[in-house]
This record gives sequence, C-alpha cells and structure tokens, in this order.
Amino acid sequence: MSRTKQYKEQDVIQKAMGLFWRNGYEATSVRMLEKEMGINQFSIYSSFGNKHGVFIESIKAYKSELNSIRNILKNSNNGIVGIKQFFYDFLEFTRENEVGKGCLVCNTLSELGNKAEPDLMLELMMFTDEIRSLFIYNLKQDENKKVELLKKEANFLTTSMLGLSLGSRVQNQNQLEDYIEMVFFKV
Amino acid sequence: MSRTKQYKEQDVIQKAMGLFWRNGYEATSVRMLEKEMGINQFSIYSSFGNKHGVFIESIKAYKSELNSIRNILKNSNNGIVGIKQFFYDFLEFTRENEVGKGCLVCNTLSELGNKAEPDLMLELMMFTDEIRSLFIYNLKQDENKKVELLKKEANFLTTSMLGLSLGSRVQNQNQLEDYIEMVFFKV
DNA sequence: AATGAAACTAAGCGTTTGCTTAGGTAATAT
DNA sequence: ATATTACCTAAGCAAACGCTTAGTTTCATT
Repeated sequence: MSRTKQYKEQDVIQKAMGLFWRNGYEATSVRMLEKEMGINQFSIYSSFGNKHGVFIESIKAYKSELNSIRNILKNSNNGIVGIKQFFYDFLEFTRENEVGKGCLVCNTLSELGNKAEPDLMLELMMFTDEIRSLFIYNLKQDENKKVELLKKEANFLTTSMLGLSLGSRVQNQNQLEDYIEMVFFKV
Repeated sequence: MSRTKQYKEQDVIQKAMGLFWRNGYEATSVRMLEKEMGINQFSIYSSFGNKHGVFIESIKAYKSELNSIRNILKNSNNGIVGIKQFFYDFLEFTRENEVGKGCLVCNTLSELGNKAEPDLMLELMMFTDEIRSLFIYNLKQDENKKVELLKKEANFLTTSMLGLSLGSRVQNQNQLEDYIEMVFFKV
C-alpha cells in the first residue's frame, strides 16, 4: 500500500563499491555517491543509514565480487601452484586501465589503519583471515610439509598479498610478474 | 631591518611530518597542522604556500629521517644479509606503540595512488627508485649472481617492502618476523 | 475512486575544509 | 629614537562536507 523502490539496493551498492575502490573512503563524497549510484541522498540515507553504512555494504559486495577468484582457489588441489594462480588471478581482478585498483580491503586498511570503526575493522579482519585460511588449506595439500613451516608460509603469503595489492596500483606488469615468480620460487 | 621568524621551518616541518605520517594527507587538516606545528595558519601559508607545500616538505623531511637506517645499508657489504637487516631496521623505524606507522611514502602512494600531483609523484618515485638502487647495489656484492636474477630479486624486494610497510601497520610482530624470514630464506 | 504509507525531490541545516586579509607587534637599520 | 619591514594574531571568506527535512509524487490496498 505504498510506493515501491525504484532501485535495487544490491545494484546501487555495486556502483558505490566501484567508487570507493577507485577513490578510497574519505575522498568519496556523498555527492559523488549520489551521482554514481543514480539515487538521491535521501534514498542513500534511508537505505544505508549513513556514509559508513554504504561503505560497510560496499565491503561486503567486494567480498562477493572476489568470490569469482576465491572459488577457483577453494576448488584447487595443486597446493602451492593454486595459490600462485590466485596471485595472478588477483592481478587480473584488480586491473582497471594501465594501473590497478589494488584490493579494496587492503586499501581501506592502509587508509584508515587502526582508526576504522569496530564493525568495519571486524569486516576487514574477517576478510584477511579468510584469505589466510584458504592459503593454509591449500598449503596442507602438500602432506610432507611440517606444521612449523606451514604457519610461516601462511604468514609470508598473507603479507605478500598486501605487497601485491599496493604494487598492483603503482608498479608495472613486468615488475609484478617478477615479484610473483620470486614469491613462489621460494615457497 | 624587520621582525625575525619565531620558528625554524625545519623544526615545524618535522612536526608536520609526524602528523601526516600518523593520519595521512587528507585526514590531516590545516587546523591540526597549526596546533602540531605550533604556528599560525598565516605562518604556514607564508612559509610553505599551501597544504600541498607543507606535505612536499614533509616527504623530504621523511627521507632525511630515513637516512639513519639507509646509511647502514649503504655502508653494508654483506650482500643480502645487509638488506635483511634493513627490513628489520625499517620495522623498528616505523614502530609507534603497539602498531607501526608504515612508510610515509608507501602510505601516500596508497592514499593518493596515481592521483598525486606531478611534483609529489616525482618525489615519491625518486624515493622508491633510490631504495631499489640500494638493493641492487647490495645484491651485486655477491659476484656470482647473474644479471637476470639480480633484476628479478631487486623487483621482488622492492614490492616486498610495500608489503612490509602495510604489514607493519596491521600485523603483529610474530607475523612480520615470519614474513621477513621467509623473504630472505632463499634470496 | 479514495486512502494511506512509503519513496522521491530539492532546498538547506550546521560544521569543517583550505585559504586570505586587515590590523597590531616586534626587531633591525638609520 | 625613529622609520621601515616583515611577522604574528585572529577574524572571516567561499566552497564542500555529512546529513536532515518539508513538501510532493507514486502506488498497493480498500
């Protein structure tokens, strides 16, 4: 018995996510979100509460978006080879034009550091933990690997992803390929 | 034949740098700079032109600050061992309280990406090139190393520093040590 | 067709942003 | 001592920020 929404929240969040991904949180204004999402500020605030709310939902949308390449790793059973493929898949995933957009979660960790609000920080930490677990799962496919080394390698790969994320935004393809090859030369 | 400045530009820039380092560029307002630098907005603008000018000088001050650990690497002749020490020195250099501040240049690259103004971008790129050159210089101390591998390793270490920088801000000491040990396990 | 509830538009709220400027102050050269 | 010149204080500028709200439109239900 009332007017129906002229947009799907999922659709407009997808667009908001792209904007946050390219510009970061602070550099993305609500006016910019209006234009990109194609809806008015009233609708933004009634659907998501505030800018922070739009961002949280954008982070969740980013996770879903990343599922495409995460599932490849999830279904891989080549051990370290699958993880290496994930690194390359991520590079492709992040590519925009000449330069990449990095990982939205890593970008956010860098921008807000430990000043992120608790609910956002939780979301960010959950993400990195999931990636890390996925690395461990794949590393375990080599049954000869000792537990001690496995832990070290998981930590190594997790931090290496941070480097790849930032690298994808400022370094050229050749440099990034050298990086990935060396990361997995050593593991 | 006029009034003398009540502050040294070098001193106030040092304080500005600290603020930018902790908060990033956008999240640091001119009002905050006023308080931290201990001088009035008029003085800030007459000395440095605008906020961007303060930041450029802060980046330069950061480079000088980093000279303490860069000179150690410059004077090292242990090849890869010296570079590994540099990674650890950097961790110590970046430490604030429980969590690190990362590398100001890396933080800026992440925040502004390729949207940084040309003069700033030049300053940032010069910095990373200098670090990279220093890595190459130290890698060459192993005369058996082939040119092909040397280039790859330099690229690897440069991107690895990006990971260490972001890692220092969000990961614990144990994780970071595992990371460094793995980076230098085979190089 | 009339009703009522939710969605939309657009104007505007108070605050903060980077930056400027008028007026008073202090230090040096004569 | 006085004049001169640059520095400092503090108030204020327009624009942009996140967010709200009054007024209108739309549509499912009766």
